Amino acid sequence: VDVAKTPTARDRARAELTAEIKDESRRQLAAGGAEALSLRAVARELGMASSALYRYFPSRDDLLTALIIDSYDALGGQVEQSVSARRAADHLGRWRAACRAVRSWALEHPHEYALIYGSPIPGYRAPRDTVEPAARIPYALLGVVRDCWQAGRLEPAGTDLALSRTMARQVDLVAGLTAMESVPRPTLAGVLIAWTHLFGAVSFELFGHLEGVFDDKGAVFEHSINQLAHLIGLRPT
Amino acid sequence: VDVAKTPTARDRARAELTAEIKDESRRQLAAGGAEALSLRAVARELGMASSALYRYFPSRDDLLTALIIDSYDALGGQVEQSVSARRAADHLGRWRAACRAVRSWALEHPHEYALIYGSPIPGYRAPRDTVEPAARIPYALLGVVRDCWQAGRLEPAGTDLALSRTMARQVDLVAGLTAMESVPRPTLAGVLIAWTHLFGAVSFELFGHLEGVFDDKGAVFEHSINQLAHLIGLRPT
DNA sequence: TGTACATCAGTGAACGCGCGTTCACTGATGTAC
DNA sequence: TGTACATCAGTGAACGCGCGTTCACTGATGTAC
Repeated sequence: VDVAKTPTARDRARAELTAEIKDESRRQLAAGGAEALSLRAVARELGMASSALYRYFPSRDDLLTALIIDSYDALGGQVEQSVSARRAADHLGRWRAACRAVRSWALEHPHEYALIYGSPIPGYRAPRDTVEPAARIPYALLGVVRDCWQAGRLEPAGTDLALSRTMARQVDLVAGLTAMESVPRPTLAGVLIAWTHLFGAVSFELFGHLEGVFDDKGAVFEHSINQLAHLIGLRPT
Repeated sequence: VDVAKTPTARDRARAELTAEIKDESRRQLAAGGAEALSLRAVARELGMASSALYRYFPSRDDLLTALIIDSYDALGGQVEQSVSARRAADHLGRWRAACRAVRSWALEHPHEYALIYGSPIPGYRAPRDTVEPAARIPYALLGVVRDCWQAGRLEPAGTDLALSRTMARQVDLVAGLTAMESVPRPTLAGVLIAWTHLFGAVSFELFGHLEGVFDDKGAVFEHSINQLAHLIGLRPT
């Protein structure tokens, strides 16, 4: 039985130090990636014994999990905020804002991005708790498109291809999982493609695969998200 | 002055051991990822002193570079072979084959895939030599589309959106770099999107972002590549 | 309000481990005359 | 074809380093009476 009480001084100190540990960890992440994150180094930087960290995180993996969840939440929050900063009727604007939020957050936090969308960390198994925060991003994209559909302003351009039976089943699955049953299936399939593409584009840019190919990566990104918005059926107002 | 001669016994032994070192390294890569690759462990497995490896690779980074180049070449080769295994006139078939080759190679060699398309290894700087083998994959995709265009059978569906001025400049750049000047710019832009999407889709699947969302990931993949082929203008024969 | 006890935070030493790289060396293979 | 010398492959010890985690402990904070 857990009754919420006024937090004691100890509680506050604990929350503060937990935050400081994560902050310092993020700093190390930014410096050398996930593999370079070391409990001993974090403790050193914070001026405490390395064994003290075990009062806050039972193991290095648990610290990583906390950072992963924080990253998903930070990105998800940024996306949601960018969306709602635009008028609800400007569906294309909201779409673009969501996509741009992903890219700019990634460029600002490359190692946190790599932590969640890069290669899985060997030996690390993501626990269930990461699923929900991770879902915020695709859910935000889906929301924009659903709103547009419900407003009767969706004019799909790329839905002339019928979904195969197997694909239709997969889309039905997602529709159920995300409570998007009202949206036409080919549109959902289009959002799926756009979602995949969005992270493909950001990863390519961030991981250096566009280096020496394009000099204006922003322009390429803009083109992609517009093209995919068009395919799905989002039109300028 | 380097004159090609009959390889001596020493030369052959050297080539063989170099290959064995890389093979064992790949095995370790498959077991624990790039960070787990250790010169000492490789030497141990090969029954030799760890210092002996320095006769073959001047440092761990150089070994990694060799593995990266090998991986690009293996994937590139697989893609090229899959393409040319189909009749030249079956452009859509060739396109699909290329995309499927990427996915199946990735599923068979997940850690090698992560090595080249996952998060960059912290502290490792890819040398110029990796650029050319890396280019084989996009080049193969471009080749299929160029052939289709030159055969007069390209029927683009997604080129009703004009390219922005900045985007047009980026595409011109690529056209020059890849000797694809003959192909219409919007088509090139479409291939770029498809290329980005292809690796986005494979990475999502491989890195676990579709887990719990789809159960038939093959079906989703098939849908994506068909949809993008359609957008570009590849039609069934 | 004051005291006794339980809980928690943080310490410092230790365990056991593996790593990349260097260096002086031995012995085998290749080359030039 | 045979010998002298140079080149190269591989050894084993050593350097210097950092890591995650455990454990018995001290001292401060919180709680129940």
